[in-house]
Amino acid sequence: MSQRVSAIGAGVDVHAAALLLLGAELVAHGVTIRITEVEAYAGPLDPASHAFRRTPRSAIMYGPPGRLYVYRIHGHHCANVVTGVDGLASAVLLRAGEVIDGVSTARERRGSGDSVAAAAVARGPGNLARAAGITSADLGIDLFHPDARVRLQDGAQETRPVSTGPRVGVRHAADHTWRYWLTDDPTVSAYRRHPRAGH
DNA sequence: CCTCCGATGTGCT
DNA sequence: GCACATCGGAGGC
Repeated sequence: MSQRVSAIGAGVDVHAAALLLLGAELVAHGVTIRITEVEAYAGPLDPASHAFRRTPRSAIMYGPPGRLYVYRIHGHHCANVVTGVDGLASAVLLRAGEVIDGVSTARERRGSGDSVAAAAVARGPGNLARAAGITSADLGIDLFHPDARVRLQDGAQETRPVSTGPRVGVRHAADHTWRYWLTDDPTVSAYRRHPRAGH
């Protein structure tokens, strides 16, 4: 009996939300992606979170759960789901997924003449957002509204176990094992430690 | 495995 | 102004 991903909208804990998102489906701009890898960012308690401090950019994470937080880094977009209850900032980064519908559209978005492997079309947060056509124009969308341009829905029953490990590329709190993925899924991205992370 | 670097928005000084 | 970032691709060892 798996719980439904829409429980995130009721304000569940960020780690519970991360687990609910594994196997769920992101429907965006003509593409459907089954989520296989995520990371939890625990807001003011988490030095790696953009919401560690409240700024104009991070303000959306202090609002109600179920909204889409999009940020840009190094020229790439990354998509996050705001979690927790209103006022307690946290979010889950969508790191990788399997494109299960709109594959040709997703592939075209990866660039002209690109011949990436099927499993790599939405591998990595920048690539996932790009395959899904998600940009800053989608910031703040209610992902559980049935008519939203970008939305989340339940996927097929998942039986594989979940693996955990440290988050990719974070300088702070680099040893928190707050990355979650479907064990052995071929779409999951490789681990990279931040070059200036502690140790 | 590793290191470099393009690219550009954000937040701090 | 400026350092740095929830990245990704390329290239060296």
